[in-house]
Amino acid sequence: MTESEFLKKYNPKEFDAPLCTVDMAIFAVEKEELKVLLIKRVEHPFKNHWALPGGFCDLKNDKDISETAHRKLLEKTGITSPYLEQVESIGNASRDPRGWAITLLYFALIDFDSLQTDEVAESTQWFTLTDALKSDLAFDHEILLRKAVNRLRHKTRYTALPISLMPSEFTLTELQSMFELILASSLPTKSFRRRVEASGLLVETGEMRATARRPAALYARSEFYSDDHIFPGLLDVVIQDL
Amino acid sequence: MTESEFLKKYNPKEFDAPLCTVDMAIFAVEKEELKVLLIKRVEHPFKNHWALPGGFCDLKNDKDISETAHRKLLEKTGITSPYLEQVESIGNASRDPRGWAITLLYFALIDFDSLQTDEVAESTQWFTLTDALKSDLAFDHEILLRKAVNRLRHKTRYTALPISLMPSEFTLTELQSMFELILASSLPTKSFRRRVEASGLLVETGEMRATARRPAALYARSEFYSDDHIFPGLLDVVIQDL
DNA sequence: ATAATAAATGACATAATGACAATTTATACT
DNA sequence: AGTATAAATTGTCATTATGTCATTTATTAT
Repeated sequence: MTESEFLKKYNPKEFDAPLCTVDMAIFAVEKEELKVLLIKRVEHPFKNHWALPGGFCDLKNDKDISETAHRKLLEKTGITSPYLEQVESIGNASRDPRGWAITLLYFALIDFDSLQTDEVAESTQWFTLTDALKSDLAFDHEILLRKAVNRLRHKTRYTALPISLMPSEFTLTELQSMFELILASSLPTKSFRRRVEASGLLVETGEMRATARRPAALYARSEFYSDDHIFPGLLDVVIQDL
Repeated sequence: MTESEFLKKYNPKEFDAPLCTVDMAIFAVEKEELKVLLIKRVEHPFKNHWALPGGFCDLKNDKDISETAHRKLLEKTGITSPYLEQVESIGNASRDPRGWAITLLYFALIDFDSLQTDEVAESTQWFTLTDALKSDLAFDHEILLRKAVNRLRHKTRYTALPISLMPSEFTLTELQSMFELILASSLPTKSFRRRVEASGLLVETGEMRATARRPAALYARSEFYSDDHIFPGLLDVVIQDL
């Protein structure tokens, strides 16, 4: 039998296949707090429970799984170019009452201010981390959310990832606050500024942010900016995994 | 409708589901070379091509996906407690001629010497990395193999992971060689020994390895040993991604 | 004995960090 | 206008880990 003959006879539905979904933890920072976007389920199972946005791969319309993730993100936030990273895949017999199910977990970082409020439907809502973890999430989404946060925190220790959460211009103090929010821990200012300045990822715009006190220099992403810049050393921060 | 009524009516086969497999890059070191285990496919598609070991999740027998991975590893190597890590999941419409397919990629590290040769079936064979990448692997397994190697190399830069490839007792020089093999790059001896000794992961056994020259102290994993120990700094090695 | 070789250590310059003091530059309020 | 205040920014220095390279140690082969 040739391969083409084999393929002609092949029936993908002949064997039991697991349910296969993509779920996302979409993070943004609003009012000095790290928040995650949840949706209220309108259908069984876990009807009326809050859940991470997600859904089945659409084999007809999605070329690959990252396209599924981007599609979900666009539907829920209207954002087209987020930072998007695959975290892990979790699959077992017990996580979905409908049957053996696998989910591909992603996390996304977006700038809260670039959201259009009217693009967020009624059944979606931004939660602080602690509220989200207390809200009896659908399926195993509490575990998924913990995994996503842990990944975000650990990468924040040694990469420039949180810059993805910033608007186009920002001060170094604002950036440091972003790191501290994510890590839930304060950082030594001098070390922080030194490593950021040495990285070459940012450039001063020349503009200043006017505040009630001494104005701060504004920075923007430079031509050398990249999400996954790795700093030469590690921040001396202990991360308590959720 | 209640949730239990919903579930009674739910048919998992109603919607198109992707093919779902687990594939593994199993690494070991033999004769000063990093090798990967490949199997020759006996069935279509890609009949007679070399491929990473793997297969469909067995929904009846596997509780979760890591069990699928462990099962495959046991079948091919007879090894029950390897280092096993999920790398990434790849899913798209084009990687499998049978249809839209997702694979969950793992890599495993095993001590070559703890293999029983008769446990390796005829259709399996250890390849050097360069040979494996040249051998026209089935599906997108060349890409998967590159991803697995890259993950292994990057983690070797800042964790103690390669200790998983060592036998129960070994010298520091042997351990350094293991790191150098994986990174395909030489390391400064003093720095290497310093960071390993400072980690507390190993203890001297008191025994010496008799060689043709000055004997070397033998070390074993200590009570503080853990696969995922992160060293305080990064090795100053440039990793050329495959 | 001595040469050769690998194992192991010592010494020192370099790089990044953390802590903390000092300085700068605005506003707010007499 | 002058001063207190607070945040932004920079300076200094001890500490830690690294990379380089020379030196010492322990064994076998000759």
